[in-house]
Amino acid sequence: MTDERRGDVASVDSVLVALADPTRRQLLDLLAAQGEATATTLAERLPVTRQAVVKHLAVLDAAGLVSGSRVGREVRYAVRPAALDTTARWMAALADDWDRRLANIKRIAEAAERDSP
Amino acid sequence: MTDERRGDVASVDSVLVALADPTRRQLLDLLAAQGEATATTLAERLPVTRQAVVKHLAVLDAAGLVSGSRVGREVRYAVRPAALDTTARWMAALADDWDRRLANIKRIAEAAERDSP
DNA sequence: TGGATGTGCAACCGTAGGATTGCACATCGG
DNA sequence: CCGATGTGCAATCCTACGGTTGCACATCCA
Repeated sequence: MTDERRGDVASVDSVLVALADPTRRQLLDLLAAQGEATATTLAERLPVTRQAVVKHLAVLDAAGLVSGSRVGREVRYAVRPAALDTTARWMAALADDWDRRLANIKRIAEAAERDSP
Repeated sequence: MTDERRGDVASVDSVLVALADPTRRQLLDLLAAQGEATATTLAERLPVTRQAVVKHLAVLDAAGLVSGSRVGREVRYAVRPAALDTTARWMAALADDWDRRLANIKRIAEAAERDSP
């Protein structure tokens, strides 16, 4: 009864790694707020270079959290809820799992105490 | 209508950072499976030193994901669902936020298309 | 056509973090 | 009491990663 979730462990990993960086989270905030934006535009609103932003966007893209589409000479990035949602569900399931295990341990402990007072 | 969640951004950050490492996740798996374990015991089941495990446990402890209690000469660690649950909810709320924004953008785009065919 | 403007690529730098080793200190059990 | 077992602390090593700089290439527009 341990593993009903095995929905792409690799993707969960990449999402967690992507979200672990504060600049990347800020980037996601900006994208969610603006709908679409280019690396150059985003860099103007952050204390880092465009190149740094480009690298971060690459990581976020690899994690499926954003996706970019070319429009003329610029690349517009937008947020992608699916991967985030998957990871959120993964975490929630994990939290539930822990809760159940702890409850079970508590039950066993009480039973043992009942037997040897 | 943007910020009903502001439940300790710092703690969410530390949880994400903690979960971003695969060894740390494995450690959490082992702890959840065993209920309680010491750094020495955990190290036997992982391809790393006890010291490495100790450091990882320190990170997990700082994130509130585990907690250790001294019993004689050993320190037993156990899993803590609360912090994980908080972060799971944070992520779910964020995913919902993105979904709403994207739906809104789509709505606006369709309205604009309706006006200029 | 030519100068803005925006991307892409590559080299480089500094530091944080994952991991190891070695040893000192506490605690248990015979 | 003494050896075995378990923790704690500190120094060290190495790589990955966030960040920068510099330049070449593509695209727009006047």
